[in-house]
Amino acid sequence: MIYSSELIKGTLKTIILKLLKENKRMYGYEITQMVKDMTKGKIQLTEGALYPSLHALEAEGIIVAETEYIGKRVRKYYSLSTEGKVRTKERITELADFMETMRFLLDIQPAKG
Amino acid sequence: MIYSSELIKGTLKTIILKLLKENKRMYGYEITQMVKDMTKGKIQLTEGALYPSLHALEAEGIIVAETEYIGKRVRKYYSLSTEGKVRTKERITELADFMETMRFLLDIQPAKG
DNA sequence: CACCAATGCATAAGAAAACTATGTATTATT
DNA sequence: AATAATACATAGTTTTCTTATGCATTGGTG
Repeated sequence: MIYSSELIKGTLKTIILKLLKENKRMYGYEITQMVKDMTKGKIQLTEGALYPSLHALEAEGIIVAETEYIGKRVRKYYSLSTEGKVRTKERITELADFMETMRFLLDIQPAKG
Repeated sequence: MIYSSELIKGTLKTIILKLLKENKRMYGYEITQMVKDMTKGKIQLTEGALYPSLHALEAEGIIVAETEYIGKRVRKYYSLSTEGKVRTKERITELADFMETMRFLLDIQPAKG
């Protein structure tokens, strides 16, 4: 099953930020692959969704980019800014809270720890 | 805290369907109030978001409407169609699965049941 | 009685966000 | 040699929500 894109919309940026928080430094393609791996293919980020989001986060000052060359191929590594670290915590907290609310609304039993 | 609207986007229709499943028959305004009550005000559906969604679900044949008059005031009651009941189950299952995946991705501990 | 808040529907215009499609280029595999 | 994978980017379209507005009824309060 691949999740309908509607579901991912609201959580995409938070996913990106969480991965950057854990891995310190990642490039776009790497993010798509890691999300795919971690979700067993259930979430497949398209480049048309990912790159604009990365650019938006960069414009907001939440992440910073460094360009590197691997041979002749360019890579843009992203990492959290100081402010980004704060914002990331806030976002994750909000999302966790939201999921708890949804769980109650939808009457879904939590999985065991 | 009121959740950022991004979060609600992907789940709005599923919330509507779940409430109709549990309550058999509801009208728009009633849905906004019930969501507000059940979430302690954390999710506030605006009419501009709700009514277009209801119309879309009706156009898809997932819900059906009946108009009633309470005095001179009109009310449109919605309920799940036969197909809507099937779709509702699917959607809830998908959302539950998605939330489980997000929980794993974001490394969030489940609340105790 | 006058006024305002709440109830109840609806839609138009605009904005936000992702999707599709496309483009460019390098590197690895077959 | 051809194809798949890696790696970036963006233009145009669509979807969806938000904001704003409109209309109308009903209930409560000063």
